Parts: sequence; C-alpha cells; structure tokens
Amino acid sequence: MTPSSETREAVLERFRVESITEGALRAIARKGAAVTMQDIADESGISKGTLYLYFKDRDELLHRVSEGGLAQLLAKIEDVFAKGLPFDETIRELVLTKLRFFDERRALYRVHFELRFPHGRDPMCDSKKHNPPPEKQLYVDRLTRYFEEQLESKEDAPRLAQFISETVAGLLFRRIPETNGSKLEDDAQFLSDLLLNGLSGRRKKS
Amino acid sequence: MTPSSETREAVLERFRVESITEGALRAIARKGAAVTMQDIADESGISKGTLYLYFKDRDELLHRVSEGGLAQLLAKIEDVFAKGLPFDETIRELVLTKLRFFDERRALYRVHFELRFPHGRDPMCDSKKHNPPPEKQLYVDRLTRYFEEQLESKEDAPRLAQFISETVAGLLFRRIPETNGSKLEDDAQFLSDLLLNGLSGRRKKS
Amino acid sequence: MTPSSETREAVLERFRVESITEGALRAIARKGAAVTMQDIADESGISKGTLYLYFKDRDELLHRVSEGGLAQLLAKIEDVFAKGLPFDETIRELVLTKLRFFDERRALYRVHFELRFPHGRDPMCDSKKHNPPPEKQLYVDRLTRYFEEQLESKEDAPRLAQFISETVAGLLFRRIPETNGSKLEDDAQFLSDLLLNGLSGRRKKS
Amino acid sequence: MTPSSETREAVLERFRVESITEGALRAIARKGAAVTMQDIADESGISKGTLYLYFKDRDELLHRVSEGGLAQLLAKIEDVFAKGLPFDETIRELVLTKLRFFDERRALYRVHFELRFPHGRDPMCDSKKHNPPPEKQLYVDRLTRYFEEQLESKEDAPRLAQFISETVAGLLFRRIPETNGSKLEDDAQFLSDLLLNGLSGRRKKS
DNA sequence: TATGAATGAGCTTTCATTCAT
DNA sequence: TATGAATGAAAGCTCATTCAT
Repeated sequence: MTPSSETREAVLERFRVESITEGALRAIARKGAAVTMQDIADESGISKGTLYLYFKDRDELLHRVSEGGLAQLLAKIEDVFAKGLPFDETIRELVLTKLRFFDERRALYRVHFELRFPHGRDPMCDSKKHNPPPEKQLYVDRLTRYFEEQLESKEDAPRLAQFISETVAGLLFRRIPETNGSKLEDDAQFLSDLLLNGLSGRRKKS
Repeated sequence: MTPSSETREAVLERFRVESITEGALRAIARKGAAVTMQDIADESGISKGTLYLYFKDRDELLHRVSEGGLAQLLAKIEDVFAKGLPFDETIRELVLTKLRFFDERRALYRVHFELRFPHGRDPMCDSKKHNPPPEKQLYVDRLTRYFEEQLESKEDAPRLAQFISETVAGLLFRRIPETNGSKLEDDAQFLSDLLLNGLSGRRKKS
Repeated sequence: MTPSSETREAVLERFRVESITEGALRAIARKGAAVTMQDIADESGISKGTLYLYFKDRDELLHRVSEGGLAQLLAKIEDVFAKGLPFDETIRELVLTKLRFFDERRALYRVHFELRFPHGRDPMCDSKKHNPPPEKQLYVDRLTRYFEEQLESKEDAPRLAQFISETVAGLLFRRIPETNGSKLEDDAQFLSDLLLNGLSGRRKKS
Repeated sequence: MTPSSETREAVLERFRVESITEGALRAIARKGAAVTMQDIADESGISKGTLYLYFKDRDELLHRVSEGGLAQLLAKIEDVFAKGLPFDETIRELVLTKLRFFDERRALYRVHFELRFPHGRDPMCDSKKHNPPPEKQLYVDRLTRYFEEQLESKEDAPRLAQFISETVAGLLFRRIPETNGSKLEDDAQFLSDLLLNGLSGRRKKS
C-alpha cells in the first residue's frame, strides 16, 4: 500500500531474480548449455520450485539470463563512446571491452549460442516460444550508428558493425573452451590492428 | 582370414561408418543439436543398436561426424592452395570456400559448437570423454603454413590463421540461425576486403 | 471473552467457511475435479495459507464442500415433502428436484464422485483420511422414511430409496459431461413414469 | 518376413498390451483414478519406459483400458440376446450381466468415470485429446435396437436404453466404493422388477 | 553382425503444505 | 488472524544404453 512497501517487494523481487540469474550463470559455467533446473536451483541456493515463482519455464529463465548479460555489455559500450576518443582508439576500446566482458562471463556466451538454435526447425513450435525484441541486435545497432557518423559511406555501416560484432565473437569462440594461454590484451590488439589496417604491408615484398 | 577378406571387412566397416555419418548429418539438419540416437538410426537406415557397434557412444559418434566434416573442408582448402593463385586471390578464395562449405552444412556447424562445450567442466568426467587430437586445428595449421610462406614476419602467422578461421566462423554464426537475406558472395567479398585492407581509407577525412 | 464476542467469532468463522465453500464450488465449476488450492483461494478472494486455518487439508475442504451441497439438497427435499402431495406427485417432484439441483451444480457432482474413490484402498492410509458420518446417506434415509410410511411392505423401503437415489444419479451421470440436448423436464418425466409404472403395457402385444 | 514371424510379433505385441491393460486395471483398483504410470508399470511387472512403447501417453493407455473392458461387456450382452429368451427374461439377464461384469471389475468403472470428466472445461484442449468413436455408446445402441424390436412405440427405445444403462450404472455407483453387503443377485432382481413393473401395486391401498 | 524391446536415470513442471512475517 | 514465498515430493515423459535373440 505505502510506497515504501511497494518498493520493498519490488526490491526483493529484483534481488531474487538477480541472485537466480547469477546462480544460473555459475551453473551454466559448470555444466554447459545443458544445465538443468536443479543445477540452477542448487547454485542459487534455493529450491527447484522457487525458480518457477520467478520464471515461467526454463526457456524464459535462460532468455532472461541472456538479456541481463547483454544489458550490462551495452552499458559498458556506452561508456566507451562517452569517452569521445578518436576513431582508432574507440575501435580498440570497443574490441577490448567486449572481449573482456565475455571472457569474464564465458558461461553467458554459451547461453547466447544455445538460444540461437532453439532445438529443432519445426516451424510450428516457434509461436509459443519466447520471442523478445532482438536484444542482441541492440549492440549491433549501437555500433552501426557510430559507424554512420564516422565513415564516409553510410551504407557500409550496418555490415561493418555486424562484422566487428561477429569477429569478436569469433575470437571468444576460440578462447572460451580451452583455457587459452594467449593474453587477452594481445588478442585484442591484434584484432584491432587487423580491423584498422588489414593485411596491407604485411606481405612479403617479393 | 585371407588378406582380401580382411580388406573386405575393413571396407565394409568404413562404408558403414560413412553411411552412418551421413545419416547423422541429415538427422542433425532436421532436428538440430538435440538429435537423438533414434533420429540418426532412422536417417541412416539401420537400427539403434547397430550404432553402438561402430561408435562407443553418442559423444563419439558426434565427434566423428564433426571430424568427417572437417576432413572434407580440408580437402577443399587444399584445392584452393593447389591453384597457386596470388596472395589476395587466395585469401578471397579461402574465405569464400569455408563460408560456402558451412553454409551448405549449417547443421554441421551446430555440432561443432556443441562439441566444444562438452557439457560440464568437472575435471573428473573428462577421463571418460572423447579427447581426440584437435582435428579443428588441422585447418588452422594448414593456414598457418601458408602464412608463414607468404608473410614477412613468421611469428604472426599462427595468430593470423586462427583469426581468419574464427572470423569466418563469426560470419557463419550470424548466417546460420536466421535465413539471412544477404548474399553469401557479398559477405565473403566484404570480409576479404576488410581482412586485406582493414578500415584504412574508409574514415571520413574530417 | 464475553459471550457476545464469542458468538461474534463463531459467526465470523461460519461466514469464512461458507465463503470459502462457495468459492470452492465456483472454482470446481471452472477447473473440474482437479481444482488446486490456489484456484479455490483465488475464487474465494483469500490467500492460500488462510485456507489451512479453516480446513485441515485439501481433502477436508472438498468433503465439506460436498457436505454443504448435500445439506442444501436435503432442505429442498424437505420442502417437497412439506407440500403434502399425493404419492405419485411426490415422487415426480422428488425426481425433478434432485435432477435440477445437480444439473445446476454439475461441478458439485464431480466432487461427490471423486470423494467416493479416495485415491487408494491401502487400509493403512485410511486413518488419516476424512471419515465423516455418511452424509449422503441422510438423503437416502429421508426417502426411506417416506417410503416406510407410504408403501405396503416396509422392508422394501430402504432399497427403494437407495435405488431412486442412484437412478437419478445415473441420469445425471449422462447429463453432466456432454451438453446434452434433451430437456431436463422430459428426462424427469420419463424417469418418474418408469419408476411408477415400469415397462408394463409398453411391450408389443405380439 | 515369413507369415509366421509376422504373427509372432503381432502376438507378442497383443500379449504385452493385454498384460499392461490388466496390470493397469489392478493398479486402478488399488490406487483409484489417480493411478500413476509408475503404479501401472509396477503392477504390470515392467518398467515405466516400456509403457510408452505401447501407448502414446497416459491418456491413451487409460482409454484403451476402458475400451477393452467395454468390448468384453458387449460380447457378453450379445450372448444374452443370442439366447432368444422372452422379453422379461432378457431384461433380467441383461441387468444381471452388466451388474456382474462391473462388480467383478470395479476398477474399470472408475476409469470410465474419470475419462468422462477430462479434467477441466477449457474447450481448446479437447482437440489434442484422444477422441475415439463413443464406444460406450455401442452398448446403448445395442439395447436400443432390441427395444425397437420389442416395444410398441419405437421412439421411446433410445431413451429407455440409455436409462437402463444408467440405472445399472447407478447401482454400481453404490456398490463400488463400500464393500456393500447386499447380494448382487438380489439387487439385480429388485432392479429388474422395478423396471418391468414400476411401483404399481406396491402402494398402500389406503 | 544386426536388431529393437526393455530399461531406468533424469528432465521439466506442478502443487499441497508450511512458516516467518 | 492472514499472508504468500518457499519448499520438495511426485508426476508424466524422453532417451542413451544394454542385451537376448
């Protein structure tokens, strides 16, 4: 009734959802994309049934985990843009940021992949599935806008944005499974250089 | 008993394995990464039990499917190198080849991903897991050798090879789930250009 | 403390129980015999926990709903007897009354059935089960008394009473599930005629 | 391949289905309409998973149990008609037959009831449900035909058939739950008399 | 060697019941 | 007294794997 009580419940709810979300991430980190609800419950320190108080079903839970992660990434990206660095520096920072983000949250990355391949191609079952606005797209959209401002030909912007997004994804793709020895900063540096300069000048003079 | 009969059995074995592998690919294409052994058996025209005569378990079967796919890709890559084209052309052909290969075998790509995250990180269960020589690495190794020949600084070669490998993977990552409208050849062109020239010269003069 | 306050609490208690009972009936009407406690709580406008303040468990709640319904029916039956109609008329009215009663409360009828088959015959679990005086019997008893007054042979009375009770039940049995087209009054008429006159005179003269 | 092998498999299948069906009846007798698949599996001496080799789901299994029972009843009814007894005798035999049939298979009767009330009234979920031709109707239809031959007014035949069917059901309704003391043959006699003669002549002369 | 019926562990999900507030 | 979040014991169902034929 009172505003404070409303806030209180809402806060509690958010807290629960967050703690489950984090537990889910830990669980996914341990068990892979095949996490069970029991795994998530255990890792969250609550009981299986409680999960269903906050999420309709497994699908919704995983989607929310995914969305939550993306939102954090978007915030970090925005911080980079806010610095107002020159183009090259911005690109380097963007690459490094995304790389670091997922490197610290390898589990999250798995979830993204699993959600993109919803277990079959039967067109009928898509209707009842969770189909939120393409939150991943938000990230690419933001990049697109930046490129439209910075590049000469606007038309390349969307593809370039997507390309960078996926290129970094590619790097992560390698880094995630094996505990790779190469330093993350070096990878980021290398990738940024390649993006900015391509292979030009690296070829043998021959 | 006789050498010929031995050979015969070996041939039969290979034939079986191949036919199962192909059936598995078709099954995966239909059902996604969640294929069941029954799906694979049906699509291969044999019975479920027979699968276990040729493969230890589901995990090994999928790994072999994955390996088999890679072997085909390697063969195609070798064809590209055999043409003896100039560097730029070779890069473009390589990109296009890999892109086409997986675009025609989207299902296979899923399997690769699923296999990279073998369902758990508990160190205890690794013992019983399939741990084949890094067959994927073969592809990167081949590229590395090429770059070592072609580039000035040998030390960059491995990273560059891996990078290209993953970059293309990134592109596929986008193409697989949604029946994306953009033409594959355009994507390949764009990616090759970026690899070869980077963003140099695209920035606004400002 | 004071007598008035005691009464007050008692009244409140009765009021609560009744309102829950009615809510339960509505809930059963909507969800069938598989009502959940939550359904009942919602329909009663109270919370799930509160149900357990007034009823030991689901079983007791449903039994009380059932009993409550029967009490109403008994009252209506009494009204029929109070009219002092001749025998034939009384029978007809009784049949019609019961038929109408359950026809308007189809849901209630389901509960009766479910409660008669309390989910198991293991003699051990009977102890914790609700075992109220056979309330249904009250209805049959009342009929028995009437027949004892009206019929020549007193000994047939109990069986006849039970028989009529079940015959009407049989009719309802058909009417409940399918939204049957036949008019309730016609069914009642037919049944009464049969009870009163049997098949005598309907046979072909042949 | 050979006819004998075909027969063999078919026989085995029928044997399994029958043994499960019987196990289900026993399980229902013990646990009521709320039998679980595990109960049925235990009682059938097989494992839970095996049930799903022979029945799509719980619903289909229960329906088949129900149908199987009805088929047996129909056969017995047919035997009665085949005797070519006079009308009164036929009615008496029919009543006794059905009464005995269900008295020996009380569990089966529960299943019939549960299947008539498929757990809710949401009209949407009916589509995917098992909806076989109304096998119960077959029994009533058979009776109807008999009455059409035997009674003067054909139009009463369907209602009379249904009525008798449900009247007997009503009797069973009483006999099932409590291990009732009254002799089945007496109940049958009484019911037949009432059907044939009604209450005529029983009233006090007064 | 090939089969596929049988198994049972394990999954998602529901819901009666409890208890701290 | 009233609440409803939390629980956890089942339930229905799937599927990798085994083994008698």
